[in-house]
Amino acid sequence: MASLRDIAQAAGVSIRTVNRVLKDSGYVAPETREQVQAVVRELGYQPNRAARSLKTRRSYEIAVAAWSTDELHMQKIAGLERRLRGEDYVVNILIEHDETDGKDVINELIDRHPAGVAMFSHGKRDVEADVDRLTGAAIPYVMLDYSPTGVDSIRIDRQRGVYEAVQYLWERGRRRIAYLGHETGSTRWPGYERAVGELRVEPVLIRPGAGANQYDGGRRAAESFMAMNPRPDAVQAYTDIMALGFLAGLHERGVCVPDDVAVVGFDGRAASATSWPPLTTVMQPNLEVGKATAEVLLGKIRGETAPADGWSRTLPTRLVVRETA
Amino acid sequence: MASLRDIAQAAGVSIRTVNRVLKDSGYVAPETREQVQAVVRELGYQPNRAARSLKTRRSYEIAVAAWSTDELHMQKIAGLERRLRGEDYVVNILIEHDETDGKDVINELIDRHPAGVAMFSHGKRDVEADVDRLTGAAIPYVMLDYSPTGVDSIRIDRQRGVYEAVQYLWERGRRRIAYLGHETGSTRWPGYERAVGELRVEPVLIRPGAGANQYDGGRRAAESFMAMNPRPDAVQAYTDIMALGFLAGLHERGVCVPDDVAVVGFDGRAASATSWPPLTTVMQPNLEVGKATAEVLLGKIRGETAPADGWSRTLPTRLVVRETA
DNA sequence: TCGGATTATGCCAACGTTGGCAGGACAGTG
DNA sequence: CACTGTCCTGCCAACGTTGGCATAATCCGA
Repeated sequence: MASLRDIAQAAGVSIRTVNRVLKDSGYVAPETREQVQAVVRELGYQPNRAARSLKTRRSYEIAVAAWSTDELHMQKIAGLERRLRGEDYVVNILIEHDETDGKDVINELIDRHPAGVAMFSHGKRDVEADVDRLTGAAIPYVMLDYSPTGVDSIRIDRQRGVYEAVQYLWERGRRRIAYLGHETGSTRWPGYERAVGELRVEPVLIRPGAGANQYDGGRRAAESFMAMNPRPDAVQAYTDIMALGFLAGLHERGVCVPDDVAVVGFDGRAASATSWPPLTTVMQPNLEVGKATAEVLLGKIRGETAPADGWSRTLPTRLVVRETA
Repeated sequence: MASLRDIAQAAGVSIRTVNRVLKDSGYVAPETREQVQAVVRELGYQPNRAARSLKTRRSYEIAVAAWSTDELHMQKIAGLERRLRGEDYVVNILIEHDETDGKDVINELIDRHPAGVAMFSHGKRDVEADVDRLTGAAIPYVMLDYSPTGVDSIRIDRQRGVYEAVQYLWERGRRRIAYLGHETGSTRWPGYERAVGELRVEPVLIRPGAGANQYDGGRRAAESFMAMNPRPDAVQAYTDIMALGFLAGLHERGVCVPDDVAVVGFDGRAASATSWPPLTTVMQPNLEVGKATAEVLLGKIRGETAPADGWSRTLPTRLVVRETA
């Protein structure tokens, strides 16, 4: 809680000089500088964020809005927070876990006057409108995982992730590689299509069975799988959860993984590492997404001009080979 | 970004009067009050947190330190954040996702001078020392889920949770109710012991099989289960993950759940709702834990004296009946 | 009619930081 | 010797809010 005043007093100089030393601006005699630096260290000076914020009329908080507590989201936030440590920014979190009962998050967000906002994309929100609000309030933003162009977003190259996984399966000798999921609503299917096209493998789509959720859908898909003739010797699933369900369905039917069929998931959830057998999966680069988000936000805050290719970034996934493929 | 000054000017009064209206302190003529309130609404006045913080020498941030991105933790944070919305506090998050590479979190925490700190308990940390540091820095704290007394903590009554689950199983006609897990390191086993003791059911312990993780351990435990004679007709597992593994192991061996054996998990993870069959489980009151944490923190910050029974609270779990029991 | 209480309002300093501006010391140049 | 440029340092106002203190008008009882 030492202030500039304390430092100045202890070092026998004026506040202005201490300020010059800390900001490394203007002329300061070498011995004065050292003296001040010594006192700063000794008193463990930490600048008062409130005062700085008041004076500079800038906030030193990055607000993050999330709509669930899903681990995939939280890991991205962890990456963001990690990168912002050491910079003067602090991460401020807003979780709309269930329905809002007060004002809309976007208003809550703006009212806090953060230095920047990171926002997860959400099917039920009008992202463009939210972005307009933020831009209108002159608050730098980055969306997470929002695909449409025109909005600065950190994305994940899921298409390529699936593409690479299919290639990997092919390299491991698999020749009938199926895709478990839907054709629409995701770039994963196009990635699969591209890969099988190039490899001259016949595309096979296994639709998830009816069920309340992905796990269930995956599990019931094992039934259609059994009915296939010939059966695929590899399956790329839409998500880890679905893959896990499929795995369970296969077990029930005595199919051996990976001997009879290889299974690859998508996401890299903690649960995928603890299944039996541990699931080979296409892992989302969550920490990197968080760091890239921080990078963009810092750039925007510093007033840097956007790179020639814009602020958006698309990060590669990473194939984590475990025991199902 | 309207300031008191703007309000005062627009309302034709002094800043001090506006302040009195907003703080509802001192005398203000009724018509003046209404006039000021109208202007406040019209200009959408939001107090400047930085200025307030500077002047009052208090922070309006609650810092939360977590050691993982586990959904159970994040839901608690969501509850905390939710309760703090509307109060003047903002939630500031620190996630030590993997090893620290800089200064220790506790220092980082203290250097931020938050109004209060919520900290998850963590086996690898010296919680007492951390609490001493915080107390030394006069920062109100609440630990989450730290059992030893002498530290203010929001706890979950896991013992009772298991106790009630066993009772439920008994009421549903189960008579050989086993516990899947270890006897030590948790209050769940005592809860089980107490329940079977009262119900005059013979206690049966199924130890998790060897494996890299809980899921695996649960899955392999199915083997010991099969070897039992007579076999239990119900199993209370240590965690959802373990229960899910056990479920998988049972499926592989053709055991029917819940017809042959009922299975109850513990935690209430998202994954437990999406297993097949959906897992009946003892749910942690995560949101409530977060809210209770906020409550205590607010009380401490306001300088209230601790209730007669101290600040700590132990919250009940909730049995969520799905399809495995 | 006086005096004290009640009601209503405003002035101002302070919180810690920032950065414009002024000013002093000294060296080098014409 | 005057002048200019370089180096070094300090004074001070401002950011928006808070709350102590002062001031003034009005009311009521004696």
